[in-house]
Amino acid sequence: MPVGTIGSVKAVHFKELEEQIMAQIILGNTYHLYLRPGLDIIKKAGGLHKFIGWNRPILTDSGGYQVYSLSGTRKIKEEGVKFQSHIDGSRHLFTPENVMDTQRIIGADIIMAFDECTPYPCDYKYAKDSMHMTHRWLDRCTQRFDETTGIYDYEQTLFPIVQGSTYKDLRAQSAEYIAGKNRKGNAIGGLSVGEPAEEMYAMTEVVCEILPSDKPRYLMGVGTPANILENIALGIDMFDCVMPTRNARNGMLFTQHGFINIKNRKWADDFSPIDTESDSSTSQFHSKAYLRHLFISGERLGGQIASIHNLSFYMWLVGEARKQIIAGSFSSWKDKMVKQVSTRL
RNA sequence: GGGAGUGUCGCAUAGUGGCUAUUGCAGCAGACUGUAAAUCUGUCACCUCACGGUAACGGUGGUUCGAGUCCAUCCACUCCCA
Repeated sequence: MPVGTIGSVKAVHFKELEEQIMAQIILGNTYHLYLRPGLDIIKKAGGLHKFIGWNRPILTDSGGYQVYSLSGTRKIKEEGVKFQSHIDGSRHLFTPENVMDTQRIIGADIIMAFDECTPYPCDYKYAKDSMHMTHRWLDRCTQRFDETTGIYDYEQTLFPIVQGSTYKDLRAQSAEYIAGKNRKGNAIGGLSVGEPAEEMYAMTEVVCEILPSDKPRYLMGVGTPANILENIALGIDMFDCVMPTRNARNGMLFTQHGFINIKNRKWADDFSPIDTESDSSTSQFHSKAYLRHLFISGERLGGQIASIHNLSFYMWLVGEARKQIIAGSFSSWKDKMVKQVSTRL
């Protein structure tokens, strides 16, 4: 799919979009949401933020990812998923219905369907069966969601999730099914679970050709700066990822000229700012040598400064992407940036 | 002057006759993608891209088939008595 076409199509939407979104909230999980073009739905959805002093929409996940990441302590059945607590051994059953209820109570503006995120690699039969179960779960999610109302004074929005592992035919089939639900936004799950980036892009491309372009397309769990740019080119509007914060805590900094392992000896005597081009005063105020010192000394402040830096970089990246799309220069800018951000400094 | 003790890869440690000498810290590097993660992995005497090779338990000498381990002696340090 030609990038330029996507870019111009998206640029039309941008005129009526509100500003980019980043929400981070601690509600059981810490969650990051990046929204390049927040479509109409996002404006109308806003609500939870009022209670926590945030002026941007907030999203909660369903626990579907935990079905994947906690594979050792859970059991999947048609009814739902049984989890066992690693803390006290207590057992909990998550069903499409009670996950909707929980997210109603939390009250996020955007809530996610309960799905199974398949691992990689995944054989065809398992992927197919899992996809169908996710679809059946989606039916149960939408039914419960539609027969209930928010318990606060604002609307909530349910996003369904495309699955299908790394099989094009399954992805296409799932995308058709999800699009047919006619919700106000759609999500793509089950990617960035260890597959090569090229496979991820191939799946994104297949799915984006089917999901309507006038509704947000949300790619869950992605990713590196390069992943984000490539997926924007393919038509993705929203992202969320632990990478900017987790990698920050482990000493990895992202900048537009490449990434840095701040723990490396080479930064020990570099007293220049962390990132002179950053929008964040934190990144301009502290030096690389100081930040390295904090990491080497085991000071938690190091992870905090690095997290602030990385989050501001991610926000700059998606904000700049939007500007470039509107200006019609996204494609060439993207190619240049992908090379830059993939460089180790 | 007399006596007791201790010396193991930067630091700290395990190892009292047997095969490639422990472990931790520090150091160096890598990983991390819808957060059970301030985490995990590798490396960490010397030579070699690597395969691999050569060393090494303060020094020297000895006992023994075999010594970080036992003996002698020297050196360094610590403590006690003068």
